[in-house]
Amino acid sequence: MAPPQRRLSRDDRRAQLLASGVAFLVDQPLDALSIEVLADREGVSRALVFHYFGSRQGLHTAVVTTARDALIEASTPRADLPPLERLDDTIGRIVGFVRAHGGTFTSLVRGIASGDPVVRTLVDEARDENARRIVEVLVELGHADTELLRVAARAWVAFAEDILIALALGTERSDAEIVAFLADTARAITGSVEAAQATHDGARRG
Amino acid sequence: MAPPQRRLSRDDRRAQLLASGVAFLVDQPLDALSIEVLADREGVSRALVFHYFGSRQGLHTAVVTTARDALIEASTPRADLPPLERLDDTIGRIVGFVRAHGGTFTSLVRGIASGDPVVRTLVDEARDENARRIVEVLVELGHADTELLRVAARAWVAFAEDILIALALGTERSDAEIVAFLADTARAITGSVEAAQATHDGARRG
DNA sequence: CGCCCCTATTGAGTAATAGTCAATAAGGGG
DNA sequence: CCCCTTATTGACTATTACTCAATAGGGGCG
Repeated sequence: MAPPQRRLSRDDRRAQLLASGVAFLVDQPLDALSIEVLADREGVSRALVFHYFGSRQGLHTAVVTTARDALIEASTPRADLPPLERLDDTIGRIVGFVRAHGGTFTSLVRGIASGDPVVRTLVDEARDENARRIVEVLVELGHADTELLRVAARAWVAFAEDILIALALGTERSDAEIVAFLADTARAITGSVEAAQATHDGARRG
Repeated sequence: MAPPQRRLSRDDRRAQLLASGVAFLVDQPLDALSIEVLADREGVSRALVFHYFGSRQGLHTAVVTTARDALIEASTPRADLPPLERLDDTIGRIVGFVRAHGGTFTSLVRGIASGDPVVRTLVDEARDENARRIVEVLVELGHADTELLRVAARAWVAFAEDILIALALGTERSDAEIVAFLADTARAITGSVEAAQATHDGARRG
């Protein structure tokens, strides 16, 4: 690929290897990213990859963290918007990210949950972050910040991930339609949470 | 473990190895199930494991298929019940399965999505089967069998899996509460599907 | 401009594990 | 009780993660 330019600065080489690893995820599962594959892709020795990432797990961790942070950053809520519009805006930018980087997104939310618990945790953190954003919006709208609400928000993110892969990558539906549908399901599930919470509290009081 | 009884019948030995592999999933991820680990657990040679499953992937495929089928069978809908009750009954038995075999369930729906696309497909089939059951109930109740409904049903199953792991394994909530909540969210999301479908059709007609 | 030292880079090695195969022996049928 | 089918194994190879002492590229100082 690159001409045999050798001895890059530490930061440049690390960035090069990381970028190559993330790009690899576009059409290959994390599991297929071996040390040798990455070394060959970039025309360096296997030992160099070990030098920068320490281990196969270290490489996977670094690559997944990079891809995950790109998603989280691309969908950071605009704090200046009122809650409901902020939710729509955030979902809209996630849809955009999925359309732009579908392979990476799919590898992240589906293909990546390898046996490695460290990698699992990294991906879960992205889901938790998105769930936290949802809960924040709902609390601003006056909903009680309960355990069930948080659990439901997390599960809704899993729901949304599945919808995104199916609709944003597999169909011709417009971004606006997908955003409207997802936001509506978030509201609908919040309603179910409120109802269950009422029943639960009633049972505990009665 | 077992006394050195040798030369079992083909079916018995295969069943023994499979059962051990499924049991392994209770507290370990699939990725950690190497040929050697299973051979040692059962006191046989590695070559014997290869003889029965052909490869590491073959072993994983067989183990996951077995665990998956146990879940699918434990939650087979009772055809004699009317739709809504059948849905509650099915969800209830899934909750029971999760409570009884939480480790296996978790390994199945979370820990297993290893890079291996064959294993991925196996687990997806369980999700698809459950989604198919949901759609069947909804169609019986008069809903149109649209693409969006099917996509949403599949995503709802992912939602339900997350809820089950959080509530059935992590909290003291009663089975009845969990079933009622999940069934309610299924109805709520169906409502969102209907609304989106109306908008979508309206846009196409207009 | 040239040398030199710091450190990025590597080749050659070990360890663990997937996968192969011909040889062995257990145990049921005749 | 023997014999033949076949379950079982030990010994081998291949691949891949991982280590480390040795090499060499190039920026900085004279």
